[in-house]
Amino acid sequence: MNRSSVVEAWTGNSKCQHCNIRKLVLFADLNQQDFDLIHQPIDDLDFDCGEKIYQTTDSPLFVYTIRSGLVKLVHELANGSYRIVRILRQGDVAGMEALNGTAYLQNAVALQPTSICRIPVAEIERLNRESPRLSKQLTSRWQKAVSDADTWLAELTTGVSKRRVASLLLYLENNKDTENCYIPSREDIGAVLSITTETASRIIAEFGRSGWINVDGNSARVDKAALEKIVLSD
Amino acid sequence: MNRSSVVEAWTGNSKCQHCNIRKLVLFADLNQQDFDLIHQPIDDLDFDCGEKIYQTTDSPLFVYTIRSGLVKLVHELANGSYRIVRILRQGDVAGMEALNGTAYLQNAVALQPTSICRIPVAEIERLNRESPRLSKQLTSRWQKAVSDADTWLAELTTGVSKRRVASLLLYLENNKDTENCYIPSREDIGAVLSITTETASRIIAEFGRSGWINVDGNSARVDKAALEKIVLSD
DNA sequence: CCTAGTCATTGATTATTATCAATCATCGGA
DNA sequence: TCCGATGATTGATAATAATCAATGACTAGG
Repeated sequence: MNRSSVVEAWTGNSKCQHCNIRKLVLFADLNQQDFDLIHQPIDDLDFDCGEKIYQTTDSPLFVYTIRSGLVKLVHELANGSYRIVRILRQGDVAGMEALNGTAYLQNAVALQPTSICRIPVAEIERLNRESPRLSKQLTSRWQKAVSDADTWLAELTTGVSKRRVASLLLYLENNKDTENCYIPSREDIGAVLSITTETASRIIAEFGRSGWINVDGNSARVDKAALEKIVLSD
Repeated sequence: MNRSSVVEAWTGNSKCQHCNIRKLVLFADLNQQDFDLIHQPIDDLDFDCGEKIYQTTDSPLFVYTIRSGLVKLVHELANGSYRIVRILRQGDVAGMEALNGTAYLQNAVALQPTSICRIPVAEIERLNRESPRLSKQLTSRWQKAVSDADTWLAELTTGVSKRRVASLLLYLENNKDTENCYIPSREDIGAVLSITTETASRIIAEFGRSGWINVDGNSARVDKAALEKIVLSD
């Protein structure tokens, strides 16, 4: 198991209220009384690059909130290949399908050192039953998941591959929480856009030569205007 | 406006409980008391082929349940092109983003003569507040929307176009509610799979010549085994 | 410091798909 | 009935991306 250390295990009435990103996450609207309803521990976990946060074979007992870092949702196909259906960041919720009692639909894998909160489904159900303040955030998270999925489908799988790569880079640029923009491995770019590793590499290299991006390891500075022109024209 | 006739306008405590597909829809778990909470009319509307059920510029005041027929969700892109992000059928819910107070993300267009229930968001919010029995169905509908979106992304945009067309046909075959399988126009197939109308046409014609499908107008009989072989092998 | 392993890049060739263009089939209305 | 419009099909060619193969860059571990 790749599960990293539990940084802090606690039971709601202590640390959640002082969480420095609480306004961004599922518990944004909760008050003291609501936190007092929480019985099971909500664990704060750290993952390194490449570690699995959950996989499709896990019992769907938890929902995960990303505190920092980046996470890819990897959907495995019957023929053995795989696709990345989304990249999640700070404030995003993963594994919401557990709320419906169904198995996780994808594997969730950290792309960077990532910190997450692991919330038991039972606690969410209790809160949702006994307090009205969670349901608005739940609706909003569901909606974000659907909307992100639809946008990925519509934007990232349309047009020639140069346009698609530009579109993905803009997505990453607009959703970064650090100074530089994270650039996935060429294989992962391929798995997002349904192109081969080689094609992804050629296009990233060409963008670099054109000065539209400035790659350094797995991050880059990005010329948004130039990429936007490609996305619109092509 | 293309809005068709209101077949029946009613206020919850009359017809919904006797709806012959109620077990399939959002109100599956509601009881008499719950229906008594409904104040605004829930309209039963009919649409012909090509008619718009809602569009992105409409005020997001309603959620729609499909009673029969087929509906495409059409996502318009900045460069003027469009993509079909999903095809919905009996029991599916469209426009759930209205529950979050955000604009509709796509246009919804009938592909066949289609019958839908138009439910005011205010009524869903009231029920969700005053009765616990709706929330399970809502969670389940949200989850289906996300899961469908992810599956479309992963399955229908992977591999060569022959594989993608086969995959779409299998999806339509497995989700049909009539004897024959609905075959979209070649342009719509293209908008689902991100291929050109011509490529879609060539592949459908070839499948027909190979005897894997038997097209008659906009429906077909489908050789599932043959198409599954293509999806897996290619 | 050297080396094996991993990932990125690039080249050459083939396969796939888009584009442009023409023809065919069908259907509703003059 | 004939006509014009629309959608489906097919062909020829160009553009794009996949495949197969080799090389380069970097890193962790002996």
